[in-house]
Amino acid sequence: MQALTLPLSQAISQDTVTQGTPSQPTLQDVADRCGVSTATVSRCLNAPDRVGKDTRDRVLAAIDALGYAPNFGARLMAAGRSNTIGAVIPTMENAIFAQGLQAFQDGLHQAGFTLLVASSGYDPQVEADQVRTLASRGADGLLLIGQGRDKAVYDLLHARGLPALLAWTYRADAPHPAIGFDNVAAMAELADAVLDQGHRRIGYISADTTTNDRAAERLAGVRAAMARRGLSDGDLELCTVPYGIETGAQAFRTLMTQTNRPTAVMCGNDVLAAGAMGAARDLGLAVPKDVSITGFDDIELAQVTSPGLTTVHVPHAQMGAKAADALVARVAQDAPLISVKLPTRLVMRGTLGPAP
Amino acid sequence: MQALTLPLSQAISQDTVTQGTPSQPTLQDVADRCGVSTATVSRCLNAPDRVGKDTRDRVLAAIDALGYAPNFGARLMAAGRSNTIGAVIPTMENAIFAQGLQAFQDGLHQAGFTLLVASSGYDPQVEADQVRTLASRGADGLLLIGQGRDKAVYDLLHARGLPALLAWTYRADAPHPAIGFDNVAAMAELADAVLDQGHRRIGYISADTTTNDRAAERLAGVRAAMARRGLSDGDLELCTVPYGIETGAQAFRTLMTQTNRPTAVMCGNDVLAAGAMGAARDLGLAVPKDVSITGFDDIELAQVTSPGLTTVHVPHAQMGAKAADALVARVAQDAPLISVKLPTRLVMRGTLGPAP
DNA sequence: TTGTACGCGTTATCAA
DNA sequence: TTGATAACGCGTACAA
Repeated sequence: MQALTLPLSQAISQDTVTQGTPSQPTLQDVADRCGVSTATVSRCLNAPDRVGKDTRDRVLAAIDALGYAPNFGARLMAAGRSNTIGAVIPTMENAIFAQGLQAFQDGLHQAGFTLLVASSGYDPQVEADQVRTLASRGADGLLLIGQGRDKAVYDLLHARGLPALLAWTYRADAPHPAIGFDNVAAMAELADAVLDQGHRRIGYISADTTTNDRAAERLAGVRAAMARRGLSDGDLELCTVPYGIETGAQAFRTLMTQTNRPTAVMCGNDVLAAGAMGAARDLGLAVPKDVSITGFDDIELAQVTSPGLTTVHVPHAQMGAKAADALVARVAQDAPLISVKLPTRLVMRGTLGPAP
Repeated sequence: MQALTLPLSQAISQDTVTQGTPSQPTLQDVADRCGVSTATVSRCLNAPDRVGKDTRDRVLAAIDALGYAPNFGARLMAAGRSNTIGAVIPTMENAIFAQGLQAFQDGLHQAGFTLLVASSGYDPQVEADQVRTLASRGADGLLLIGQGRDKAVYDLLHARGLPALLAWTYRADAPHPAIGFDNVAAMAELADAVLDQGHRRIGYISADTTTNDRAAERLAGVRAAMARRGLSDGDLELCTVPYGIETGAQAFRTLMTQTNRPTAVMCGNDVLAAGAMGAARDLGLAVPKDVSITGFDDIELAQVTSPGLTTVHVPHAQMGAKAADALVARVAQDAPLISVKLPTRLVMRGTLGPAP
């Protein structure tokens, strides 16, 4: 809590407070410097082929010399486009979205677009706010996570004519274009693998299913798989907590201190599962000998638990890259947004074993 | 690689391509609707106390009814401020910066500022580009990671009058305001703990020290601690790799397959250490019985390895929050940026033991 | 191929 | 307390 602070005299010498922002070079400055009009300079940047070669060279040299950079606000106002894509993700705290977002950003950057990232903390109200903010900042398109949100948000997008692509989700019946995977089927497949090992008493650690449709879908997947084997809801011990390592650990302790405790604990994602692994270690439970644990997402975390976490691999990078391509095509060439379903696959590492 | 695609007819029906962006309500629209001037409406948003109460109520109602949101470009151009802070971080791929950035974002959001995040991939050239981009987008201030970058970047910031705060680093002799911790001293302290356990043959897995000054400082810390005990550089086996779980694992294998292998492997951060843990497991080496491993940063990852990773705790959240406060104060009230040194502390979990 | 001139939506200055 | 009005910097018809 206590922080050492530099002596003031030394510290402020490092950042002389500006008196009156030094004004940036403008299009006019560049134009003056090489005796052309602002229109020509503008064209050099936006349509170089519509300018004479020698003129262009001269102008570009002047731009370089002056360190000119276009004023974003002016450009946004004049052109109505910002070459910006916004993304609202639930959280930056854990790495669930990191890899996908990085790929998304790379794809956008290659196409000359800038990414604006905002996070909502899984709060629909905050998400709506962030969408509004990004829209008002002139984002040309938006990437949102999941399907479930207030109709008002979709209305806003529609009213603004703002293209939005949903990610980390795919459902055949979904009313909005999305790129992602079938959370229900993927988790059901994993549940099948668990049931194949003879487990009949299943614990499930989930994130809040009311504000997180991926969480809801994954839970539905487990239930579907169990139902297909004639198991009832009573055979599933559900524990709902916010995403987090520590919350996952707590949930695991709760599940395992009950009478008739589960032989396998499935988790809504790898972060929760990692917490469960830690709790198992602390409880002196061997995984998978005493209890099996599974995750979902296959983020880095899943490789470093011991043993490695059995989970569902999600094609993060592919999803991010494809989302970028799709949004760029939509914005730059009016190509329609098309829903895409990506494959997932089970990753059997070491945390799933036969029921004791 | 293969992705299922919806039948086109179904897919495109979901995103009717807009023909001509529906124009947004403007200040003028709001003004017309309640018979006042645009100036009054503007004041209602920016200085509510300078407007009569009933007028204000009427205007705010109209704003709500029309779903008006200010045009960012116009506002930026007219006011010269954007209420935006930019951050350029080396990577979003792993969680090194996640927690600090989340706190930073929360702090900014509370103060009514928006965060723009860009990442550089540890490439100084890309970082310079991102700084330029953020500047041209009207960022009022910038958060950058570490001290080491081209002078041209600092020149650009200065020329623009753009306040910048450096984070994840603190050095008494640094020429720019920074909020962070002493990487050298912190790693030296950890190295002391390792040496106290009798280790004399140390392996060190580092990130590239030429483009990453935090990595360089941490390495320097280890060297300093060893020198103080009369150990030479020859007692330190150095392996430099890019940050990553898998690269950390490879580096560990390299170190441990040499003759006269180290009894302790220190890592430049937790991500590398987590990779090393995985490799140790695969090599059948018990930690810390056969080999000790240490990390740095104390990110989530450090809690889920087994045993838990001995590492250096960094006050991510505190750093992010303080950075946000400082930049907001600088931008909103012209308060000078002051360098702040935050404390770190050793976290002894289970991966450091006595030398065999 | 190049230049002229207007408008984009907001803030801020000044006057009422 | 309110209103009229001049910037702000750029893109783009339209004209030359």
